[in-house]
Amino acid sequence: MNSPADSAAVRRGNLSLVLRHIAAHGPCARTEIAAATGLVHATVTALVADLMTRGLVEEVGVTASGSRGRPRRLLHLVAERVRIVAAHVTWGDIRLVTAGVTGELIDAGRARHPGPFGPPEPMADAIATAVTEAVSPGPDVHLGRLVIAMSGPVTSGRAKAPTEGVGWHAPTLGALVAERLPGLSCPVEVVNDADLAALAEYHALRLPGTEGPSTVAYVKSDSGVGGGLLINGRIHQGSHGLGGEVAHLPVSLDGPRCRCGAHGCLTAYVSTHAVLESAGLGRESVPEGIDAALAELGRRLRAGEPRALATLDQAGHALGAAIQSIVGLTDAEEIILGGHLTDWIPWLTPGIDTRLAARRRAFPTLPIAVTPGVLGARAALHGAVQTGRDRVLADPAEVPPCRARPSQAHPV
Amino acid sequence: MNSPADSAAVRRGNLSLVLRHIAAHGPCARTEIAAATGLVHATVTALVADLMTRGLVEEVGVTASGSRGRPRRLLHLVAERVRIVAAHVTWGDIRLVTAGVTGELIDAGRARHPGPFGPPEPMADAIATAVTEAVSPGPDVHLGRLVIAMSGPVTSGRAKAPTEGVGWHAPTLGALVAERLPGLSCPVEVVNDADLAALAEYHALRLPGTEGPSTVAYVKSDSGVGGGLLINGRIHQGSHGLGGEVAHLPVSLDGPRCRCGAHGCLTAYVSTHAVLESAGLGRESVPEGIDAALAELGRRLRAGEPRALATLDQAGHALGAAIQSIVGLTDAEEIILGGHLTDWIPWLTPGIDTRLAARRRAFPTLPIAVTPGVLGARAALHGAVQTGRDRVLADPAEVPPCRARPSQAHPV
DNA sequence: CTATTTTTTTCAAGCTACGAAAAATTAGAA
DNA sequence: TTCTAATTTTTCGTAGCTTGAAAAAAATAG
Repeated sequence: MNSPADSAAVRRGNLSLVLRHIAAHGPCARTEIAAATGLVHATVTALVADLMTRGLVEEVGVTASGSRGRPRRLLHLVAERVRIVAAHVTWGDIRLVTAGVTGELIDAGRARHPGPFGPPEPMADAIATAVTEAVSPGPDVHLGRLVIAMSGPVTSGRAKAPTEGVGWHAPTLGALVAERLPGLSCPVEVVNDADLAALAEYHALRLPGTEGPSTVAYVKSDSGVGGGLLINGRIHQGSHGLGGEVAHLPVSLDGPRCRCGAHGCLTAYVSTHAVLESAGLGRESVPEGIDAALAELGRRLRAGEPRALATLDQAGHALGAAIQSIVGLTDAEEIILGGHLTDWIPWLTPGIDTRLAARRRAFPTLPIAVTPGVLGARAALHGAVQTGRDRVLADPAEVPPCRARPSQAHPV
Repeated sequence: MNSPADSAAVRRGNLSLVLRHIAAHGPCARTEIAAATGLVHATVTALVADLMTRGLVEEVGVTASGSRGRPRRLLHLVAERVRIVAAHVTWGDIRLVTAGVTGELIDAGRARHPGPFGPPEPMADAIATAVTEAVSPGPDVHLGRLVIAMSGPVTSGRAKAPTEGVGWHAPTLGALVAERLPGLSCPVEVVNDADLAALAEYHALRLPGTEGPSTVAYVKSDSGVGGGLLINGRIHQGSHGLGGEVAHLPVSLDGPRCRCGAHGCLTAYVSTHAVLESAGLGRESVPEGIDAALAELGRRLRAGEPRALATLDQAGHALGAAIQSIVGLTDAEEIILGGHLTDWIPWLTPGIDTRLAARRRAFPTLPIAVTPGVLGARAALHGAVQTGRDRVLADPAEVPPCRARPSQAHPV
C-alpha cells in the first residue's frame, strides 16, 4: 500500500474480481457475479462489457431456467484469447508447454540447451528460440506471460540467488530472454521449479476456487532434494529466494557429514543417491542407471528385503524430523511429498508418524496431513502455467482490446 | 483483492499513505509529501485538509528556507488525538501502557488478574476494568486500539490456538473484553506476546521508516522458550496461530526426552530451567529463586567455571541447529535473540557459529546476522503499541472529525 | 517597489461505482 | 391469445475521487 490509488486502480481491481469469478465458477450470469462479488448490477454490466471488448469473456447461451423471468445470459472465459507459455529448464533440456488462460494444454515440446554452466546468454538464446518456435500467435491471440521454471543444479541448488560463481541471476536471465522475443513483447518471470511444483500440487489437491489451508509445505526428492513453502497460497521467497529450501535442514547433530560441510542434513538421508547407496543399489552395483536402480528398489521393498526396508525406515525418521521442524516453525497444516517420495510413502510413513506423534499428542485438535503429490514430474510445468494464468487474471487491463469485433451473443 | 473497490477505498488508501509519510518523515511540507507519494499537489492539499479536520495532523510553523519563494508549511502528527492502549497479560498480572499515536508513552500501570486458568470471563473483566481505569479520554481524544499481548502459559505455550482444555481462544477473549468497554467502542486485538516482541525488536533495530530484511526470526528464552517469524515485516501466524513457535524444534534425533514427548527439542537445551539445572543451579541448589540463580550463573560464566561454560556451549550448539533450521527453511536474514539469551550471547556465539559455518561457506555472499534484542522484557508491550499504531495509521478514516475547531496554523 | 520563485489553493474535467428507474424477456394465468 | 408477474439486464443521473492547469499567496533578490 505504498503507491497512490486512483479510479484506474479501482477499475483494474474490479475487472480482475469479475474475471476471476468467471474463471473459477464456470459459466455464470451477471446477477450471480454481482451477488458473489458485492458489486452492483450496473457495474457488473459495465465491467463485463469491458472484458468482452478485450475478448476475455463471451456469452455462451442462456439458462433454461424453470422459473419465469428473463433468462440468465451465461458468461465464460475465452481460452484462446490469451496464451501462457511455460518453460522448465532442467539439467539436460528445456520442456515447453503452451496453454490457454483457462489452463487447458495447447501444445508441448522439448528443446536442447547449452548446459547450465557458463554465461547466461546462450541459455537465453536457447529459451527464446524454443519459445518463438512454439508460439505462433494468431490474429487475436495475446501472449500473456512466459514463466520459466529453473531446475535445481543451476546455482548450487537454486536458480534464484547469485550464490556461487556458476550460474546466473534469475532476473538477469528473464530480462535477457525478454530482449530476445522481438515481436511478442510479453512479461517474463523466472521462478524456482520446486516452488512452482508446490503451488501446482497445492491447487491440484483441492477443488478449484476452494480455499486451502493457509500454510503448506512441499518436500520432494528426485534429481535433488528441494521444496517450497506456501503462505496464504503464495510462494514464500525469503530474503534471497531461498525460502522453503529443505535440502540442508539439520536432522541430527551428529549425523553423517553432508557435501555442504554440515552434519546430519536431510539430503544425506532422503536424496535419491543416498537412499540407493544405503540400500546397496549404488552406481557400482547397478550400472544400468538410476531408473533401473529405482525399479529394483521398488521390487525389494515389496519383497520385504531387510536392507531396503531399513533404509527407508531411517529416511522416514529423517523426513519426520524435517517435517517436525517445518510444522513447528511455520505451523503448516499440510505437507505434500513429491518426486520419488511419492512412491516410497508406504515405507516412509511409520518413521514420519513416530516423529510427529509428540506434536499430535500435544495438539490433538490440530491435524497435520502428510499427502502424496499427484502431478509427478509435470508439477513444475503445471505450476508455471498456473502462475502465468494468475498473473493475467490479476490484471485483465493488460490485455488489449480485440481488433475483430467480439463475437456476438448466441441467439437462442 | 476479493472485495470490490470504490472511490471511498481510494480515499482511505491515500489518506493512509499521506498520514504514514507524515508519521515516518517528521514534520514535512505538502510538496515533499507529493513528491514522495506520487500524488499531485492538489490531492495532497485535499487529503491534508481531511486529516486536519480529524485532528490527526497540525501545522507547526514554516521553514526558514534560505531560498526565495513561498515558505513551506510544516505538518506533523498530533500525538494526543488518538490513544493506543496495550495490555500484556503474563502469568501473574496485567501490565498496561497507554501511548499516543506517535508511540510516545503517556501512562503505565499494573493490575492483578484471576490467573490464567479457568473460564475467560473473569480475565476479560480484569482487563476491561484495568483499561477503563487507565484511560480517561478527554473531550477530543479518540481511543484507537486496544492490543492485548498474551503470555505463554495460557494454553500450552500459546494463547492463540484452542489447543488444550485450559485457556481460551484469543478471538473470544477479544470479543469479551470489547463487550466490557461500554462507553469506549474501540477495536480489540489479541496477539501472542512473542510475536509482538519480535515485531518490536525488528523495528527497534533499524531507523524508523527504513526497510529491513524481508524475513526475520526472533527467538527468546525467559519464562519459556518462544519466538516469532516476520515475513515482509508482518507476523506470520500460520494455519493455527502457532507460526514461529520454536520451543519444540527438533535439535537432535536422540537428545533428551522433552516434556512434550519428543526427543531433543530446543527447549531441553535453552530454557531457563534446563540451563540452570544443567549448570548445577537448580531449585534445590539455589532456593532463593530464579533471579538469584541467574545472577549466580552470570558470575560463574564470567569467572570461567567449567560446568557453566559447558552448559552454555551445548545450548549454543542447540540454538545454532535451530537457527540452521530457521534459516534453511525460511531464508531469514536476521535472527534476533531475546530474553535471557541476550545476556548469554558471548558464551552462546561459538556454538552458534559452528553450526552456521557450513551455510556461510555454501553461500558466502548471503550474511546471516544473529543480533541481540535491545528491548528486554518491555518488548511485547512495545510491539503491542506499535501494532495499534500501525492499525490506526492504516485507516485514518476510522478516526471521526473533531468536535472543536481544529487549531489554526501558527502565524509566523 | 517590482520581478521572480516556490508553495499552496481553486476549479473544471474525466473516471468510476452507485442507486433508481426503465427495458427486455420469459412463464403462468385469464 | 393476451395480460400480468417475475427476473435479469441495461440506461441514466448523481456523487466522490484524482488529475491538470491556472490562480493565489508569500517569501527573496535586485
